[in-house]
Amino acid sequence: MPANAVPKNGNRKSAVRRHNEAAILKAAERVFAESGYRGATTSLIAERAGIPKPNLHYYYPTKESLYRRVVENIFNVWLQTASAFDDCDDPEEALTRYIGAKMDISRSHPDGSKVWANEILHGAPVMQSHLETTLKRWTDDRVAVIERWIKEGRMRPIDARCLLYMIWSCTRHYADFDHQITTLNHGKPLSDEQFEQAKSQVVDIILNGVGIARRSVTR
Amino acid sequence: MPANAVPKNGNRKSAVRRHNEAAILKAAERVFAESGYRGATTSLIAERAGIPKPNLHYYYPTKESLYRRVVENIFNVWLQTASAFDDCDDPEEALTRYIGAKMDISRSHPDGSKVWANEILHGAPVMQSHLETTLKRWTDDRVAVIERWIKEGRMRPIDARCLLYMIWSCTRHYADFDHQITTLNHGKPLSDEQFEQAKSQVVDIILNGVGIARRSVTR
DNA sequence: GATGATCTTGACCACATGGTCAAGCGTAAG
DNA sequence: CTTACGCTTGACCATGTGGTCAAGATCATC
Repeated sequence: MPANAVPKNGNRKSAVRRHNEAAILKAAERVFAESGYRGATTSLIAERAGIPKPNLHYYYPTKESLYRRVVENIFNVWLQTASAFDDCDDPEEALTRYIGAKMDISRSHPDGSKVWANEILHGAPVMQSHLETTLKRWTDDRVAVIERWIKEGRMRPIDARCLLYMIWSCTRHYADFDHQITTLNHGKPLSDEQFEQAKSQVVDIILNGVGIARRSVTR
Repeated sequence: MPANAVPKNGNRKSAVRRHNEAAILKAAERVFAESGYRGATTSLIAERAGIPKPNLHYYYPTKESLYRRVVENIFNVWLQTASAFDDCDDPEEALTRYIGAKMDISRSHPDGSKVWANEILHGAPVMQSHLETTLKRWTDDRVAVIERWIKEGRMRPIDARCLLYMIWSCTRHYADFDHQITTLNHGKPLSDEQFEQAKSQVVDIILNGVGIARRSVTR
């Protein structure tokens, strides 16, 4: 009985609706990350969201629609890292920011990263069109930028696409494989310091790998 | 009804048994990769293996036992790459071979890689003990080797663990995310040439990243 | 207070799926 | 032939789960 203090702003979506939808999405992201699409149960998602199952289906008619919403949200979060790449035209700074941004998202949204990994692993059943349009365009554009940098002599001649894949996979690793990393770290999750260390290491190795001499040494 | 009867004539498995077990394992790896543990159905695995479902349960009593077998096989394949690392004490050659071996396994065993990714993603429900023992020992040993190389001045001072994670993730990427790569490659899977190109790029960027000047350009 | 819209929920259903069972098959040895 | 044994399989069951329903509670506005 949520007769709680929910201020009623005469708006489009009621506060109750907004609150419940958010709680469901959050719980769903978690459960989908833990168990995959098929392994996740709407009952458990509802329970984690603190509502009965029929109530969940009131907001999201089907499991698939809920999943779709979760994955699309993740895709949008991912797109935000684009700005880190575009903010400046200096390869060193752009790559440093971009890698840093992706590492930070791995740290702050590990569940989202896992859901996305699962989605792609299983052939992108719901995000295929996004891959073909938004992601393809984004990638082609950045490849062009990197190739221009190379042509201008600001980087070693490497395969731009391969570089992007390396950045994506290295940064994702800290989210998707956190369990393995934790196990290899004496069973304890990376501390904030260790994570910052890892971040600067990834930046360091990749920048050196593409022939960009760093102006300053991190840490 | 001798469920797991062993032939009385020594431990030799009948040809039928060997054939069926292999077919089941192969089909299972594929289906688990496509749909995850929960999404995979024993019916589909049986169908792909060309046998009726009860026959599958004759050889592998439960879905979990079958899954366990599949994952353990994959782990063993992965362990074989260790030799590529250990065969010689030169960092350039060892890393080149190791990265190459992992890339080749990504190419030849993409399903296995995906199953493994899923297993770790979901918290290593069956491989936890292997991570804590075999993988931990393996990793600690290689970290020691890399740190010695650094101490001997044969590599830049980088975090050895971070380097291993980079190698693992970059090489895995070509198996686990092959769908995304294919989509970004005009919808066509990487050709053998493209893959060899990618392999040498990964080696190139990482070796430069850790400060090893390559003596020769691969391909 | 009345009214209609927005939520909430216990009870329920259809169906997929992991797993079982017991009868039957093929064949090599006695 | 019969027996023993590995193997095959159609039919079946118990359970879990996505989704429904209809009655009831709560709220916004008149």
